[in-house]
Amino acid sequence: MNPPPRATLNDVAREAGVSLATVDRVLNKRPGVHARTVNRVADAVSRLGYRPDPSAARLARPRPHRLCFVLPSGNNSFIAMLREQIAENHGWASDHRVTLEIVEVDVFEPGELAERLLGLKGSCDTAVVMALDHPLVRAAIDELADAEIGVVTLVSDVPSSRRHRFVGIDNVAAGRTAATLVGRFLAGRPGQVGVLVGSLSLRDHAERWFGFGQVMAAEYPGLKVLPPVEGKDNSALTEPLVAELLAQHPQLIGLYSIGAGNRGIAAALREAGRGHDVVFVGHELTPHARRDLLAGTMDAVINQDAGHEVRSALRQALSRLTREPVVSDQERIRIDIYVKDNLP
Amino acid sequence: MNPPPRATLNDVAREAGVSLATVDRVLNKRPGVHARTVNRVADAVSRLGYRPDPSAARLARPRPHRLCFVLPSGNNSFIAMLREQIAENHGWASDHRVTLEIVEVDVFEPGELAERLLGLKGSCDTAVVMALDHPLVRAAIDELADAEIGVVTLVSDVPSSRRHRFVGIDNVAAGRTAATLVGRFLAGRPGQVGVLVGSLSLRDHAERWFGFGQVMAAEYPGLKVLPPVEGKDNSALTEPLVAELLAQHPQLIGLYSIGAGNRGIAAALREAGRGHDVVFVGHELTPHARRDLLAGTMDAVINQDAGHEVRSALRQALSRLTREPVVSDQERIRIDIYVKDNLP
DNA sequence: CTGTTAGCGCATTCAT
DNA sequence: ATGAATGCGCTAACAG
Repeated sequence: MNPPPRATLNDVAREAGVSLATVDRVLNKRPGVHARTVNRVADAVSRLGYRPDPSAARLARPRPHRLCFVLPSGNNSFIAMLREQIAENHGWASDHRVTLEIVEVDVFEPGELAERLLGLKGSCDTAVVMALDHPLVRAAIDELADAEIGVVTLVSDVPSSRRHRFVGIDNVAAGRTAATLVGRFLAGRPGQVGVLVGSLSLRDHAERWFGFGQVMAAEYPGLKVLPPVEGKDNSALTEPLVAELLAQHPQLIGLYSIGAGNRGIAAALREAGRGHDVVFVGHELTPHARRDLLAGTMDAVINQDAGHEVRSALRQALSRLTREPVVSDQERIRIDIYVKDNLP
Repeated sequence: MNPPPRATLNDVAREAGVSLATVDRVLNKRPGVHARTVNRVADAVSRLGYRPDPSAARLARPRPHRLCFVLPSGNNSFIAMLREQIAENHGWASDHRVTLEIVEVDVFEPGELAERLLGLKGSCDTAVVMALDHPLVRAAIDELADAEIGVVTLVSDVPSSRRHRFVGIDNVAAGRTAATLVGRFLAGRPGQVGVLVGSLSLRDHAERWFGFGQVMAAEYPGLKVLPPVEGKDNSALTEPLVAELLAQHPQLIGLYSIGAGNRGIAAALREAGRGHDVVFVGHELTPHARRDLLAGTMDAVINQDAGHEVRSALRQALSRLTREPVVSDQERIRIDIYVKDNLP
């Protein structure tokens, strides 16, 4: 049932007929070992099924691994949740001989983001970046990769880059999920559905929109999706936009909010006296979204768990540095659906 | 940003003016230390903000911690998933100086379960039990607690017992969630809703039924909930029961399956040609449930993540043994909602 | 009651 | 190109 008593580096050394230091050189792919010796050691490793003991490795490591989070500046609720989650993990980091740094940068400035990324070069081992998919940013990520600095993209991916890993959800699927919820909750009532988006130049927003449109077109022909309205992820800007939308489209019976600013949407709906009859689905379970779900103004919230994302980014960033395996199952970020009854 | 360089046991010993061993005695609450000394050490610990280094502690520990899972025998899909997840964690366990054992027992025999639990006494440090809420079982758990053996209940709780922790979902909330999904998907269509249950003497089933009834009664007066039908969590038994239900209640437009056996339900629905018009919500994302969701026979699945539950049980069982803190946020098992679009 | 000591398995000098 | 030796922070056995 339980695996055999674990082999140690010493066992490998003995089995291979070499010293501890040589085994270490081979395992950490350091130069200056004869090819013949490398093979000897590799054989011994596989024969004994050797796996380094992570506790011992951490204990012996003299220098901590340096991780750096690069996040958008600004006071968006979701970003605040991410920041909070990072703060909660300083203890974990310390236990794993890891230091955490956070740098803030204006997301909507690809040039500045790229600059800051490159500035990380001497000072960190891995960067965790909530990025913007832009050629300058892609280039910066690739340059970091060249410098052996790992990059983990968080929430928003840069798929064509050489980032080590992406931690976040499949946004096309998230959009499809939103469509299914809106469509099923409307259950055959014909009418119009409004879409609010932060900016269609944000990759994740564009993907959600795409997924939403796919399912609406294919499965809910009775519902007409209106052209997306851009609200810059800002409640103050969004509120009047929604008010106008409601005024101009009396047939509007559904609303999908792709980005942030849900507080403004809820306010506009209530103001128009339509808080309970328009089906309203949005993203991210912020404290406001929670309240609006309970109040019945929002009907469902699609969420990505910020805590899970931060922990996963940490584990995956570290695993690249230590070669410890990750449980891929544990790293999959779910597309959470919340209604008023399953709130955490 | 990062905490100050970490204090070590030696730092504490120096600060308190005692030896390493004495500090260890105090920290591990071992007897034979003068009260005055205990205070000295406690002061030093809090002054320095000392926290033991878990890696070092693991490395030094000569004897592994022994964890034992007690699971129902039988070939239920969900149990199989749990078993698989346990198997996937042998590596983790080994890295943490933990051994894993699994014992199987007939769940529906409280006496036997209690017996087996008591039999664990000499041979394990913590038991993780998928239990049955019965006086004999409760007594056995308390007896283990007396013997300093921690008990973590998994999936199904024994709330009145002295178990260390429960890992699972709030089943009343899960039932409410199911009701909201059925109710919203039916969106005002009047009719009858059938309920299938494994056995109402299972605590989790009873709780789900209760939560479901609450919301249906309060929020969907147009839907009449039929008395629950017991299917013993068995597809073969369930299928004819559903066929009969459909035959006897032509007004039936919704179905909530509280326990296992969903495969039989789906088969009966399809057989009756009603796979797509009856709204069918059930629990646990098994391979079959996945297929039925995609086929449109099931409309939503409420899930508890077996992998998450197993890992959480491991972490919480271990944390009791090592006094390492847990991130409570990470240990909350979500009530997952899956529709065809957000499948993992 | 309290202190001393020998490892745990590995990373990293410093020798050879 | 390879080996020996040291220490990371802690536990536990052993001495006083």
